[in-house]
Amino acid sequence: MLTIPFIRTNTEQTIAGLKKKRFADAEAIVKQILELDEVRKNLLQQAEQALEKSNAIAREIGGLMKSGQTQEAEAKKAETAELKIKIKEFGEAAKKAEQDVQDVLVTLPNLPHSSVPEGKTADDNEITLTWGKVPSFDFEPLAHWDLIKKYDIIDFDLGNKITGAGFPVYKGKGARLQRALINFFLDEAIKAGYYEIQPPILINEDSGFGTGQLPDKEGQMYITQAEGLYLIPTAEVPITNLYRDVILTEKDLPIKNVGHTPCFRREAGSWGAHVRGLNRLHQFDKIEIVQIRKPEESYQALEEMSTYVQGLLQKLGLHYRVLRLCGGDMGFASALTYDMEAWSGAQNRWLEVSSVSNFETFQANRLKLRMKVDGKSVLCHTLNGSALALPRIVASILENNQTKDGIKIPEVLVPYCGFSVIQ
RNA sequence: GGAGAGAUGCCUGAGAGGCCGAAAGGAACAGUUUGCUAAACUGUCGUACUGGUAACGGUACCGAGGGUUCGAAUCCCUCUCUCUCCGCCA
Repeated sequence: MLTIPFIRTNTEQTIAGLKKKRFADAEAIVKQILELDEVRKNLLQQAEQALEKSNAIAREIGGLMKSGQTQEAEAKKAETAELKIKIKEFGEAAKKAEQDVQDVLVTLPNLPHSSVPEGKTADDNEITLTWGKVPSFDFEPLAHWDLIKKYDIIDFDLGNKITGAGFPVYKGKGARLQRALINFFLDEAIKAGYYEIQPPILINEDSGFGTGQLPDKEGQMYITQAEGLYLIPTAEVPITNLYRDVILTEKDLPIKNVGHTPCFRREAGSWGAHVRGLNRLHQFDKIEIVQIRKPEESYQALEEMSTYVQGLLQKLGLHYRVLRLCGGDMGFASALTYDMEAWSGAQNRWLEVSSVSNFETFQANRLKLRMKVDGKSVLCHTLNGSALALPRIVASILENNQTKDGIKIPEVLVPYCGFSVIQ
């Protein structure tokens, strides 16, 4: 969430940033917020002035009572009647005004970093680098949805029976490959200095707000009926919310956490032919890295995270590319996002397998996550990225590494899998 | 699920209508002293909004939200959470 002081002192920059993010009516909304805030301040001031007077009288009465001047005290009481009405009226109006400001403020996305390219859709994203080669086959390669059937390792029909579409069942070597990837990714992260966290996978409303899923993406999350808890769409939510309402010291930073969780996404209305098989699921596993940084270090941290994620893809031997997302394709809370896409050898297309973002103070402001610098508290910067999301990695491995009679497991995974080929 | 107890600052813990943003101790930080370590002494030691160039003020916050009162950490109501005992249970 943007702060009012920032918007006030950087009004033009705010409007320009919102436009880059393709936010409609930027000028009007910004103007509206600033006006609402003036109203709020004015009402608050009036309420507080009345309160001040009332408190002073109350103190006087206290003094009179103590010295036994009961009659004088009684007389004073009458003076507060009018003030009480004022306090109530202005207080309520100020509260409402604050809510009005807040209601508009939460709808504003984060402003994009200056390096974010202009653009509207995924077509306008900037390809910053491509690694590896497109795999070639001397036979007609099968798409992963055919391979998983051929080798009986992932079963959509079974998942459909016990839950519904988009909830696959991993079986045998399919299940073991999943487990191998999870362990491999976690071990790599720990080697890189990340601290492992196993968070709850249901979260409350405050947590959803803290990282920016609520109220924006209400419809994307599953919610439990009895308790109103949300199933996490990503481990980013619980792991970042660990630091909600926290004031860190400089010594605590940087914080580098990693966690593996299942992720749940309703993906309402986004079903279609291009999302077959593992390309888009309602439940999937992901290893997420989360960092909390001093503001001046966050962009360096973002590059480190990007490099780290690329290292994983290189170790798995996957042909991939890195995109710098354009303003129109970026997420609500992000200031700069790199997407990593792995090549899918049979679908002949790129699959997004990681998204690494710097949120600057956007989440920290919602979370009230601050650090003490020279006695003053300043908002931290938060970052996160997938390292990595499993299903599309599995899809790429299956498709890219297929031979006529089996699938070769990347070497780094063999010790984790306990087998080197799926036949 | 049933019965009881409780929720105060970084921690422990006092406070039981006005003098309480809140005692005291500990931790932490800074300084003094000191062969080193330690100890001792002194000081600092919440957050947010708001007025002001600043100095310095104002307001709110003692789990959350309401209420009573001139005045609430303190009284009343609702909710949440924690602990103890019983029940159930991976």
